[in-house]
Amino acid sequence: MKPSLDQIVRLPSLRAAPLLLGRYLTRITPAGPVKVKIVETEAYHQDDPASHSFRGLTPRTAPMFQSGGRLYVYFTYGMHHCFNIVTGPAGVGEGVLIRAAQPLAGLEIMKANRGTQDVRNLTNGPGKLAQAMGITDTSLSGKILNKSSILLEVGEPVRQADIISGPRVGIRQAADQPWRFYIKHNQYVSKNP
DNA sequence: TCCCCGATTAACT
DNA sequence: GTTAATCGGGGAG
Repeated sequence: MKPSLDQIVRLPSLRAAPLLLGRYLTRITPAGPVKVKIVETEAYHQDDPASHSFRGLTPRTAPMFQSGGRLYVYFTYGMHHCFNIVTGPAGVGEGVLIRAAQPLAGLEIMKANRGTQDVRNLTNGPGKLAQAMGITDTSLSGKILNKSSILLEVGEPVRQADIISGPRVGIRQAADQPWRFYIKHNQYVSKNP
């Protein structure tokens, strides 16, 4: 029995993260639609020192504490935006960072947004992905998927054997936990093991 | 109020 | 492999 997307986003982030691989994300930008396939995710939860939700609910992280199926967008390093799909029930602060994706449609729009012609360099990192999809501020944070300019679709199945897990990227706390998931051999994963 | 540093990226050596 | 760019969140005082 395959869980629906609605069921998946209500799961704990650790279970939802691998199940979000292969899903399609569409963003309706002013220039037109942009579509990608999720190929890399990371799980963050409330008891995880590396998670923004670890220190409790704040104005910035409030969306993480809402029910699954929303967006959490944050700004970091003074220049980059990244976004999560919020998971779990209301009252629990967790989410899945979408780290990388494979461009499917709207390539010219993404090239313009990123300022490069190199397709493999459009969406192979969380900051790059957000920029390619035209997410350049936090106004989408807290918005509901499929009821805003971002749509999550079933996409294509990923074989269990093609899902690799390992340590997350760019964190110091809990760096040993294998809470990063990605599609084996996919060219658009941000970093190889 | 001040201060440190980050779920990153690109441009260096 | 190293580091500058650049800003806001949130803990400390």
